[in-house]
Amino acid sequence: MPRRDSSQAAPRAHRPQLNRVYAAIADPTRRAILAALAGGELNVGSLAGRFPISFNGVSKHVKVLERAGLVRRRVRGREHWLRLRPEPLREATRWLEHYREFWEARLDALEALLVGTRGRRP
Amino acid sequence: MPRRDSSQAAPRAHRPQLNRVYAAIADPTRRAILAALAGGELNVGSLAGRFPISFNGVSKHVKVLERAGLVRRRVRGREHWLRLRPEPLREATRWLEHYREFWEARLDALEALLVGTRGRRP
DNA sequence: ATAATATTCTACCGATCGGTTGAATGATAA
DNA sequence: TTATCATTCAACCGATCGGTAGAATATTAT
Repeated sequence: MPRRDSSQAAPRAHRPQLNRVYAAIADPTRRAILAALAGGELNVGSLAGRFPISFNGVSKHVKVLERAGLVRRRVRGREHWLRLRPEPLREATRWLEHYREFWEARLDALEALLVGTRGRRP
Repeated sequence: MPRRDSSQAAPRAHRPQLNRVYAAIADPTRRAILAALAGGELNVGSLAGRFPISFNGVSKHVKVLERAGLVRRRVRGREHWLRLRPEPLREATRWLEHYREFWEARLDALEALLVGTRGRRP
């Protein structure tokens, strides 16, 4: 699969993979699935056993995580073994960090300006 | 508004605010709105002028960002001025960072174990 | 060969989403 | 007062979402 080089300074806006990653981790069940997978590889069945929803529900969540690139599937016989793929998280973190720092710096500067202009503020 | 103390070591799973933040930034239009707001306060109209969707569409996106706590609204007369609120991003970043580091360490350890066991690997 | 197991596929449900349109509200300007 | 402007509200649309149930597929066990 041809993968776009992600080592750019300013993150672009329209990256479907980034959309998918954020959408994937927006669901608490999927975050819990990722946390469960942090303990090591699991097949779909034993993973599903840890959640209060149906097997098929978990299977669908896994597919969402897979499309986001956060989970990799290794089929061996009739069992599908799932393992984490943290690479996309790195990009997602980078985007967040980039903007968070930028915004906080901007807002801090603005507040400093206001303080300097009209005195301190509770 | 009573706000939960968010200075805990291990991020919990069911935090609706976190869900809302990730869901909010999963949409590229909303990320672009945040980026536009990084340039300073804007009212809904001038913000909407920068996007190829309807005024009402932008207004709805702003409401989503507001419910996620990422945007604050200050009504002055008939204009609503919007400004960034980066605090929720800090929590969102913290969660991502926490898990990313944990997972990468785990997977690196696993890979090292495999390499040590059965020799090098392409 | 037959049965049990692990999993996906298909179809459905109600809820939410992104988006539009048109009407309503409220503040300013003439 | 009467327009005009900035904005939300309410209703709608088709698409997607989280979830369930049941059928289909393939692998393993008897």
